[in-house]
Formats: sequence, C-alpha cells, structure tokens
Amino acid sequence: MEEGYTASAVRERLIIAGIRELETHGLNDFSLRRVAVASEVSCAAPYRHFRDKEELILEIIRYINRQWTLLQEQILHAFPTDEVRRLCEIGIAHIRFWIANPNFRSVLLLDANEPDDPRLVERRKISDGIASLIHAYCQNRGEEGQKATDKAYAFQALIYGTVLMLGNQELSNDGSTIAMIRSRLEGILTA
Amino acid sequence: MEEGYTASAVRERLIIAGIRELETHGLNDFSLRRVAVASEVSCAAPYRHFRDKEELILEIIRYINRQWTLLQEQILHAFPTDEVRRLCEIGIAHIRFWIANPNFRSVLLLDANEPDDPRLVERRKISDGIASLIHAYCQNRGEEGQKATDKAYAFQALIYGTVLMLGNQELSNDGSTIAMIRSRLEGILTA
DNA sequence: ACCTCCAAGTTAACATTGTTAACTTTGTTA
DNA sequence: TAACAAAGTTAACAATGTTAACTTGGAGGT
Repeated sequence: MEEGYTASAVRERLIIAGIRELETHGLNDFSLRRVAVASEVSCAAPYRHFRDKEELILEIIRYINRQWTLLQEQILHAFPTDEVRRLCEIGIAHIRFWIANPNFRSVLLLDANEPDDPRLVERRKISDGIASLIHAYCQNRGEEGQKATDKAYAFQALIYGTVLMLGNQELSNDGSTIAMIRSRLEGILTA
Repeated sequence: MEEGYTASAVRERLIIAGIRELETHGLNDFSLRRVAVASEVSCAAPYRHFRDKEELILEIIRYINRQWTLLQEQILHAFPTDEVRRLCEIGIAHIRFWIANPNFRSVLLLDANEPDDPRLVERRKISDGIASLIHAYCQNRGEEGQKATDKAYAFQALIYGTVLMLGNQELSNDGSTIAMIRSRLEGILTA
C-alpha cells in the first residue's frame, strides 16, 4: 500500500452512499442511518469517521465542488480564445449544473445563519473562482477594480437568481430562455 | 358573535406561535411540538386544525406574503409619479425584506421538487406581483411583450441573486453595495 | 328537559431520527 | 507477548411527526 494512504474503505463507502442519499432524498430528509445501512455498517459506524451528520454532508459538498471545478476546467479548455464567449459558457454551464439535479441544488440554496458556517465557506469557493475569472478578464480590458467588482457581482447575481427562478418554475427551461440569459450575461461583460 | 366567524382561537395561537418558531429556529428545525407547547395545547392538537406540519408552515408563508404585500403597497403610494424610481425602491425593499430575518429568508430559498408544491405556488405569487408591475411599466413605454418579459426576468433574477449573495456573505450589506444594486436595477428598466 | 352528535380537545403509543456509552475485535508495535 | 489504539458492534436516550382511541362540552332537534 502507498505510504501515508490512510483512506478507509468504510469512509469512502459512506461518502458514496451519502451522495446517493442526497440525490434521492435531498438535504432535508437526509438520513445518516440510511446511509449507514446502505454502506452495510451499523448506524453508529459513521461516527468513527465523521464528527456528526453535518461533517459527512460537508464532505459531499466538497465532492460537488470538485465536480463543478472539473466541468469549469473543461470549458476553459474548450474556448481558449474568445474570453467573453468563454465566460458566458461558464455561466450557462453553472446554471445547468445546479438545475440538473434538484437535490444537489438544495446545497446551493441552503440557508446558513452563521457567516463562518463551513458549508458556506465551501460554497463561497465556487463563487470566488468565477469572480476571479471575471476580474482577470476586466484587467485584460484595462478596467479598474470597482468596475470589475460590479461586473462580477451582476454576473453572479444573475446566475444565482436564474437558478432560483428555474427551480421555482418561474422560468421555463427552454432554448429561448437560455438565449435570453446568454444575452444578458454577454451584456454585463461587454458593457 | 358575528355570523360566519368561525376562526378558532387555538388555530390563531398556533399560527402566531408558528411565526415565532420560524423566526427563532428556522425552517429546518421547525418543531410542531414546540409550537403546540408554546400555544399551551397538547402536541396532537395542531392536527385538529392542520393536516400536517407543512400545512401550518404554508399558513405562515401566507402571512409573510401579506407582510410583503403591505410593504409593497406603501412604496407604491410613497412614489406616485416616478415609475422607474418606484420600481427600484420596490426592488431594494424586496432585498431588504428577505435579508432582514435570516429565518424568513429560508422560505424564499426553500427547495421544492414538485412544481405544484403549494409552497412554491405561494412564493410565485410574490414574483407575479412584481412581474406584472414591470409589464405595466413597459406597456406605458410602448415596449412589446418580449422585451417586457426579458426585463421582468432580469430584474427579478438580479434581486434573488443578490439576496442569495448577501445571505451568503459574498456581498457586504453596506451603502456602496446598495448603490451598485440600485444602479443595476435602473439600468435594466431604462435600457 | 333530554337525547344525539360532532368539533375540538386529551393521552398514549409508534416509527424514525441523531447521537452517545459501553463493549468487542483486530492489527500494530514496544 | 503485552499493551494499545483504531474501528467496529449493540443498546439505549431524547426528540420529532403522526395516528388511534378516548373524553368532553356545547348546539340543535324533539
């Protein structure tokens, strides 16, 4: 076995079963006991690997983040030249990403009261990634920091709001809607 | 007693205690038993007035909707002439409304999977109210339906996204942020 | 006045959940 | 080999949503 490689098989199984539990039951009735049963261990076993239920969920959130990061990198490679196009595609993909699985979306929309909630910390990493892309884009265009901050805000707020409205069925998930979103995103960047 | 006035005192007390429960404990650990205790009835009493916990919560969501509707009407009266100003104030007030109490906000951000979830139906009423204001504004300006739909979408997505980012501490709730939001909202309307 | 009936309470129970305590097993290491 | 710590187990606890079975009190018809 590789040195330093202490990953427990049960821990892995719990995380995988936890992802499945989130997919099927959502964040609200996420049952740690069901995850334990699905992993074929006793219902107290998870506590050998995670402080509590929240810590397992946190690990699942990190998994979702990795999934998004991979997708984002694919898009960055697929559109190497046109910077505006690239950012727009990332925006659209981000919306699709959260819309694809309603139960994953509840991770985006979770309400955390304390600002240092570790789940919020994880979620902010995704936002920070997109914001820094927009800042780099603005810097290339010679725009000062305030304008970049403003654009990053508008870009992301539009994305998150769109996700909310799509999930809420206030917006239909069809081609004309996507075109409308794309045009708005482009408008924000090139204004 | 007035004729037809069948409002039960216990039912009223349950709703009031339920509002307080939502304020203090949030949507996630909203305890129906605690509400019953606070209302000084047994823990089975709520089931004489509501089918289940969700139906009480639905009533609370309706209460929150009424609160917003009152506020919206106040703003409509406060800015009778300048239509753009009026809509911007409503947008800002809407953001403040959801930011004011983090636990009420969880009602806005709740994740419902079925499109006909009654909680979603209630929430859409608020959106519809704002959307129709924007449509009326566009009609006054002689803009066709597609443009109005586009503006209503962008206006609301920006608002909801902003609420999400403020709650998420990705955006600081200060004067310069508000100015940025206001300018964006105005830009959407007058474009 | 008496009977009936129903709405609106009660108590007691059930299953499910997160979590912990106490115990056992198992592999590593001094 | 003895000791120990990691990682499992079983059994229990309290809290929750919900239901069943029972009680009660008042309204209305005869």
